[in-house]
Amino acid sequence: MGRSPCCEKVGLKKGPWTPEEDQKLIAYIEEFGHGSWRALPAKAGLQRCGKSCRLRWTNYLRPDIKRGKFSLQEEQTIIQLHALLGNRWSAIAAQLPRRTDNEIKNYWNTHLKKRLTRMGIDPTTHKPKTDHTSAGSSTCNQYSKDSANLSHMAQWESARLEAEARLVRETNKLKVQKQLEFESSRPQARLFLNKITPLQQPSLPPCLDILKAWQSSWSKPTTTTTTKDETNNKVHSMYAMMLSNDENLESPTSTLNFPGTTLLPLPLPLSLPVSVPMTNNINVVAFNQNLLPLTDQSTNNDDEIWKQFNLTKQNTTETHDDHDNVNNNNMLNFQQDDDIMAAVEAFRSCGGFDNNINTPPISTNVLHENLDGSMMCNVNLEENKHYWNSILGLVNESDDININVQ
DNA sequence: AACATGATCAACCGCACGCCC
DNA sequence: CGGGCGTGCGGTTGATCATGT
Repeated sequence: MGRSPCCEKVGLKKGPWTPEEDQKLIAYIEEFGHGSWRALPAKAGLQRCGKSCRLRWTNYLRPDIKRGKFSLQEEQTIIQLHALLGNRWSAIAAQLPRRTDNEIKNYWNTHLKKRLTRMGIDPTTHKPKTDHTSAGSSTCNQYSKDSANLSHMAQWESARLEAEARLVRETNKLKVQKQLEFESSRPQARLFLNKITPLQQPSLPPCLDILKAWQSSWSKPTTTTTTKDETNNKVHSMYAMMLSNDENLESPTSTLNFPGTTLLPLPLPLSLPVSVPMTNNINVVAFNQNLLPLTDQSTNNDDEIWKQFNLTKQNTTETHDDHDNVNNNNMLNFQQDDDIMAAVEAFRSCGGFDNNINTPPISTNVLHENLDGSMMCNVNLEENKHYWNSILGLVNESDDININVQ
């Protein structure tokens, strides 16, 4: 069988586009839309294949394309997302408004990749290169210097973030109470996701961006033997990082560590609870920046979910009034990495991260409708684990790095 | 001034996937 | 169910420009 090349026909032009060709393409699409790309060239009077037209339009002529130098924020975002997603340029481009995947790919290959390499970071794995013996002594010194600077920056950043997080917790406590007062007046709640709209702008400022969390994780106090709790805290730091909303990198704020048993904060409030199936058949409800477990795991009934949610939520806020880090039996204990991953990815899939982002970066998690009409998130844990593992690997190595620096 | 080398990026190529018949 | 088609994606190429010798 085999697909025939799209430009097989003799006489079709290849290579750089002329201004005249551009004009023809723009004029046609502005008037008729692109429709079928294969049919477009003939209709538009172009001696090009449809593929070439599509490429020219999507990568160059589209009016909503931003051209020119990448800003520092954009660079950071690309690095962060590449660490999470790898060479999934279209997914990365989806998070960078008005930039094309091709442009980002080129920028990565020509600039960012080299820069990371110079810093002693493997651009493929985003892990610091461990083999310093093969490199010259100057490279090694430079690596140590960069790492030390990074670590120093991170310590300052950590302190600042901790203070911000405290402030946010206080503010959020008040907002949750107000939200509860409002929501408690709602007797019915349907779970159709397409009806879910945020009631308000995120009450939490966007979480810390990934790079900062990365730095922060590097700056953790060095111990040769790591306790289980410390390891968990690091892991949770990275999960908090994954939850981060990149929309505003200017003012990152985060609650860095999740206590062993806590609400998992979500960056955007949902107006209705969303039932989320987890591993080990644990179901949770995603609502108003929190994930709460269902006490009755077997229920699929909307009203029951809503009732349980209100009950749990009430207990939660009461307990949180007493202490910040308390053990509440009604709250889900996210000891299982799988559950945390599922929760995060489920929330992503629900479109909860960012109003402006239409497509969740990880697209294999799907929504499906139950027989009773409620929506459930199916989470592809295996595939997601791949991304998480690369990040977690970095965290696990942080102790080694600090030891090398000191 | 001429040539060599490196950097950049638009464009191409081939594969994969979903949809439709 | 299988094949064809349309489209998207990621890797690669090659023309062009900048810089160094």
